[in-house]
Amino acid sequence: MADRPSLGISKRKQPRQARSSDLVSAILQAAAQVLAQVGTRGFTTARVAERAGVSIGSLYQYFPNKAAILFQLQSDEWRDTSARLAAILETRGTPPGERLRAAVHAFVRSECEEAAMRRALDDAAPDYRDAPEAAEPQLAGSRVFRDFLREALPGTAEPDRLRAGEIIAMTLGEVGERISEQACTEETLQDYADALADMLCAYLERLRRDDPAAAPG
Amino acid sequence: MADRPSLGISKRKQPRQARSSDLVSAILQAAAQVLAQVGTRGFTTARVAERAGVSIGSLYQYFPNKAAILFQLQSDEWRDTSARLAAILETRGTPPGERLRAAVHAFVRSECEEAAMRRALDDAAPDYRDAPEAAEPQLAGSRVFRDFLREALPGTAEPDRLRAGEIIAMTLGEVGERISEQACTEETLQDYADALADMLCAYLERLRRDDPAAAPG
Amino acid sequence: MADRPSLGISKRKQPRQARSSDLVSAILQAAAQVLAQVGTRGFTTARVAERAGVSIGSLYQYFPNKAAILFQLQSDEWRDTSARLAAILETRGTPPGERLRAAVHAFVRSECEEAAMRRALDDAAPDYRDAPEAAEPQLAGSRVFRDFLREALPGTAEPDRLRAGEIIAMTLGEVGERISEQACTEETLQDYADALADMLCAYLERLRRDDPAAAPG
Amino acid sequence: MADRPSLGISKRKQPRQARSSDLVSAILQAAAQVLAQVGTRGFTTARVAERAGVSIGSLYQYFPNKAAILFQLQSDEWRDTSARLAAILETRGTPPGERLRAAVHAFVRSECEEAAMRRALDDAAPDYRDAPEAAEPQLAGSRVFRDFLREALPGTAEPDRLRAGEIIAMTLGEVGERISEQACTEETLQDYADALADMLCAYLERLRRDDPAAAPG
DNA sequence: AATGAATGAGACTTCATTCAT
DNA sequence: TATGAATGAAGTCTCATTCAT
Repeated sequence: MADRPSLGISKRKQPRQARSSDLVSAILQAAAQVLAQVGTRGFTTARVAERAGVSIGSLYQYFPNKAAILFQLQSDEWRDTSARLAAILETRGTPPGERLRAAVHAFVRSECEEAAMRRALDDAAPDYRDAPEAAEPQLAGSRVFRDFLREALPGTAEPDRLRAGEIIAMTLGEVGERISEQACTEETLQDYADALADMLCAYLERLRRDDPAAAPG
Repeated sequence: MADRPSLGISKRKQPRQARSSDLVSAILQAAAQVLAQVGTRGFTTARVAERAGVSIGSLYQYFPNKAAILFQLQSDEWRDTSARLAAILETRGTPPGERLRAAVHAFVRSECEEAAMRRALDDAAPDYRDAPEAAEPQLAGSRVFRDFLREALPGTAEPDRLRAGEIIAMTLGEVGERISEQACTEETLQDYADALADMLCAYLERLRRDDPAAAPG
Repeated sequence: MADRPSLGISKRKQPRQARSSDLVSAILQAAAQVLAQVGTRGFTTARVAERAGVSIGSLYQYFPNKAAILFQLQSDEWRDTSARLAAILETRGTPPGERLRAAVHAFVRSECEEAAMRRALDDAAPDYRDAPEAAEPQLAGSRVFRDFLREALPGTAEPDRLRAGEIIAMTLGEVGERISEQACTEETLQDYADALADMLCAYLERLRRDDPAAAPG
Repeated sequence: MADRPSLGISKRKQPRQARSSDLVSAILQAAAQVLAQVGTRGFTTARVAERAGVSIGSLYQYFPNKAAILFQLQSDEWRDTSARLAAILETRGTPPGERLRAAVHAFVRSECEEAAMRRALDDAAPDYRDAPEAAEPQLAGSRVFRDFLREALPGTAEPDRLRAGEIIAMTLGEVGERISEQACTEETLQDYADALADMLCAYLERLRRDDPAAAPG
């Protein structure tokens, strides 16, 4: 990656056949392992290929450059996380505050899985961040909160609601990540997650208090 | 990510504490400029030395390696930020919520200065993060909030108060930084900073409501 | 540089001698296009195969290696050029000098067609030059001038005549090519071609003056 | 040289000190040897550095890329050749035709020295040709002939004279090179050089015959 | 103390060719 | 016969750090 990944991050070949699809996932799995074990600095295409049991040439047949692998990894994380959060936040019937708290716990917990890999992936952000495709999945994450707030704050002006959604999303993402990196024991993790949830819920409640149409609760 | 750069108000250019020599500060200033102009990727010791008008050999006489330069830069940021926030948060006579809001605005605004350098420094975190000295300055950052909350929440149990302080510090640091990177216009910046302050204040209020000894308001 | 591309008039597109299969000519046409568009550096077997709408495997069924494709391309050029020049130089009834001038113009003009491809082919010479078959077509080119001079200089000793023929062939080939690469406007091209013809004709005249059997004119 | 040398061919560091100047010439000598022995295809920066007894890093301290080495080599050749030809062609007192003949012989002879290297250098032209600096030395070559013709053809119109000079320069360069590559024996070389000189002289004579101000002879 | 030339491991990527299907 | 996935040697270039002067 002598130069910045200009815009060549999109996949080189569509893994249509089962065989090559296996190859792609083998590479991605290997990449996650390498990332977790040696960190961003030691994340080299050669290492990934070797770990995947694949030739370096094959790796480049499916990914145009190193950044593309990192981006794909991150992209998959985003997709998974968004889906999980969406499932929780959409649970009608439960009060919004409870859903938000559940989301915080789910997020923090899921971040703990493969923590090393996630941290390394985060460190590698400069490598894939500037790709134009990087914007999309992140937006998807925002959408989850946007929809959640639309339900929880029906009477709030659109711009305010959008902004609040972004603040919540950012806070959950950034602070949740730091918490799960930091926490050593299961108990600590729970306590911090609860504190974070307290903060987000306090914010939500204040917003609902100011919302003329918000259902009580 | 115990050692992630969390707070970052500074005022470069003004004479940092008198250093062992002008050479050191020349190198640090040059480093800040290089970081701002070419980013983490282009941050090379050769470039810094050249910019500082110093030989590469001399650079290595004052800093054991590249990471040390980055760390020093970050360290200074932390120190400055802590000082500014402390000044604001210690202002007795003003209600805690107001002080917190003022701190958010001050932080976000100061992050906007030299945004490019700060972002690059952040990207370089993996390079200096693991230094043993890295823990200390960050703790200093926490201390500011710890002291603030000790005053605002006198009746809250110590562990809970500490945790709340960390959550607030992390949130201000991480989210504040993202906001100042993202915001394009002055107006947007203000709006987002206010939203962030709303969240932190709502949290503080809830904590105070639960605190038997907290003064009303 | 016995085997440098010396002469190169051609008329691609028109059906070259019926080939073993359409595949071969599809590949050659694709190769010419690739060469013209991306140059020697970008001339890869994969690119050629893709352009030809043929699998890389099939390409290797008809050509043993990349050099063979280039060589075939060049070979065809040589063949075509020789044929054109022969047609002009054999025109009995016209004075030799006029024929020579006509040959120069024809050559230069034809080099201008597909100039990009020709130049790239020339750059690729090191890749195919050493093929053993490369000697033959070039000799064919020489033969044209040998025959021409045999008629124009009937009284000159064979070794001298052969040498003169080679000099003329080389000059026409090399200088003619440079001229057609260089010239920007149609007018410039004409002027340079005429200057080249002047030189060749002056040489021919001198040879004829020294030839006891040469017909006057 | 994955990409074309865009324009970064100029030297990286001026070899001011004797020591580094030695290094530069060691690299250039090694480069010439490598070129002669393994040809353009085997000409790699690693090979050159090894041959020069220098680390690859040092090589890149003085040459920004592979093309720059090739270009420097070619540039030096051009300079030497131009100087030699100029010395011969400027010899007032000798008839122009004789000078031209002497120049041809000198050129052909000098091309024979290090013939393998020159050929390889020629093959590598696509690698350095497009550098903007490449134009200058070539023009210098033209200048020699321009000045020569200005003396030999004082009454000829400037544009015609310039064109004639270019034709002669090109012919000498291209055909002279091919001759020296081709010729096996010393005798053959002489004969071909004489034939080439005959052609150039015949051209010159014709031009002088058409020149109203040319001195007879 | 200062200099800056020298080092060399190691990063990313390309592409001609093969061969199992 | 056709395909195209797989291979992996080899190439260019960077940059943190050292050490002789």
